[in-house]
Amino acid sequence: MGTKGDGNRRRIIEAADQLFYKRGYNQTSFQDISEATGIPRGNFYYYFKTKDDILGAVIDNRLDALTAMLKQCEAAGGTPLDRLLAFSNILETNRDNVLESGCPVGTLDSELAKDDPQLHEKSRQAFSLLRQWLREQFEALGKANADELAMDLLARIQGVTVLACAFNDADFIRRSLKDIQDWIECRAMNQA
Amino acid sequence: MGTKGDGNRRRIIEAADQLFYKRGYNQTSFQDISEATGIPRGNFYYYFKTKDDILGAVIDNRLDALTAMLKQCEAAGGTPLDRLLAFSNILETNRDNVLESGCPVGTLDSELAKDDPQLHEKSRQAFSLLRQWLREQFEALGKANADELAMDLLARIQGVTVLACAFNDADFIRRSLKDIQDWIECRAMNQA
DNA sequence: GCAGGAGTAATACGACCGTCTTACTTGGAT
DNA sequence: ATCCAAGTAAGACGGTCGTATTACTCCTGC
Repeated sequence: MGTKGDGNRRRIIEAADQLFYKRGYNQTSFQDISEATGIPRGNFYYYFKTKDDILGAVIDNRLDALTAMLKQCEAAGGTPLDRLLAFSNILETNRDNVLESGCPVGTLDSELAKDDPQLHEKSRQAFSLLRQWLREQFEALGKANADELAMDLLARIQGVTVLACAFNDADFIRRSLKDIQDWIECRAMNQA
Repeated sequence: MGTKGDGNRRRIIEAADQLFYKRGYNQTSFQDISEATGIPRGNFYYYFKTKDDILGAVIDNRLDALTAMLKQCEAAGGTPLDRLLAFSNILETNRDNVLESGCPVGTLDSELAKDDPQLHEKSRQAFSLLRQWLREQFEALGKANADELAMDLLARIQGVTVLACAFNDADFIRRSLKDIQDWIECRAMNQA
C-alpha cells in the first residue's frame, strides 16, 4: 500500500468533513469533493464503496477529533468543574463557524434523522460520546442524576447554536455561554 | 380563476409542507410531491415558478398556522404566565413528530442556513414571529430584558427538540418541559 | 355555438447525481 | 530487466433532478 494512496484517502475525508459541515451531507456531491481535492470524481470508488462509506469515515474522523478535544478538556483543569467549563468554551472558540453553519454534530444529526435511520444512528455516536463524557464529569462531582445533567447541558448548548446561527447573533452566544457556565458552577456547588 | 385550480395549489402546499418537514427541503423532489397529490410533476410550473416559490408558499402557510397557534395560546389564559405555559406545551402536543423529525422551524432553518442565504432569511421569519410574541409576553410581565428572555426560551426548547430527536427520547421531553415551565414560573415571580 | 382563457395531462430537456469500468502509469520485489 | 499490484486519469452509465413546453379538455361569456 503506497503512502500516496493513504494521503489521498485522508484528503478526501478532510475535504468531505468540511463540505458536509458547511453545505450538509445531501447537498455535497462527489464533484464538490473532487474539486476541493483535485482527485478525479471516479476515483472515490477506489477508496470508498459508496457515499455513505465516506460519511462513515468522516464521522469516525470526527469522533477521533472529539475524543482529542475531550482529552484536552481533561488536561485543562484538575477538577470536574474546570473540565466542564473548558468544555462549554467550545461555544466561544468555534463561534464563527457556529454562526455560519451551526453545530457540526447537531446539524448533521438533524439532517440524517430525516434520511436513512442507519445513517442517523451513525451520526448519533458523536452525541453519545459527549453525553458519556459529560456524565462522567457530573458523576465525579458526586451527582446522582449525572446523565440527566449531561443531557441538559448538551441541550442548552444545542439550543444556543441553533438560535445563534438562525439570527447570526454572536452576542447571544457570549451571553448564553455565561449563563451556561453559571449553571454549571451552580450544579458544582450544590450537593446531591 | 377556477376553484379547482386553487384547490390544487393548496394541496401542493400542504403536501410539500409535510414532506419538507419529514424529509427536508432539499431531499423532497417534485416527484415526491406529485405522488403525494396525484398532480402531474410538470404542472407545478403552472402554480409556482420554481421550487423556491413552493418553499415560500409553504413558509407563508406555516406563518399563518403559527399565528393561529399563538392566538390560541392567548385565548388559553388571561395572564402572560398562562400564555407562556400554554406555548411551551407545544413540546408535548407535538411530541411524536418532534421525536421523529425534530422541530419544523428549527430543522428547516438549520438546513437552509447551509443553502442560499436568501432561503435562510425566509425560513428565519418563523423564529422571528415566535420571538416577537414571546417578547411581548415577557414585557407584559414587566420584564426589562424581555427579548433576551424570549431568545432564552426559544433556545431551550430548540435544544430539547434536537436532543430528544437524536436519542428518540420521549422522557427527556417530558422532564425538560417541566424544567422549562418551572423556569417560566420563576421568571414570572421575580420582579424586574 | 363558438372563441378564448383556465386548468390538466404528458413528456421533452439539459444538467447533474452516485456508481462503475476501463486503460494507463507507476514503483518496488524478484 | 521484468512483472505485478497499487494507484491514477478519464469518462461512460442509467437514473433522477428541476424546469419548460406542448397539446389537450373544459367551462364561461357573448
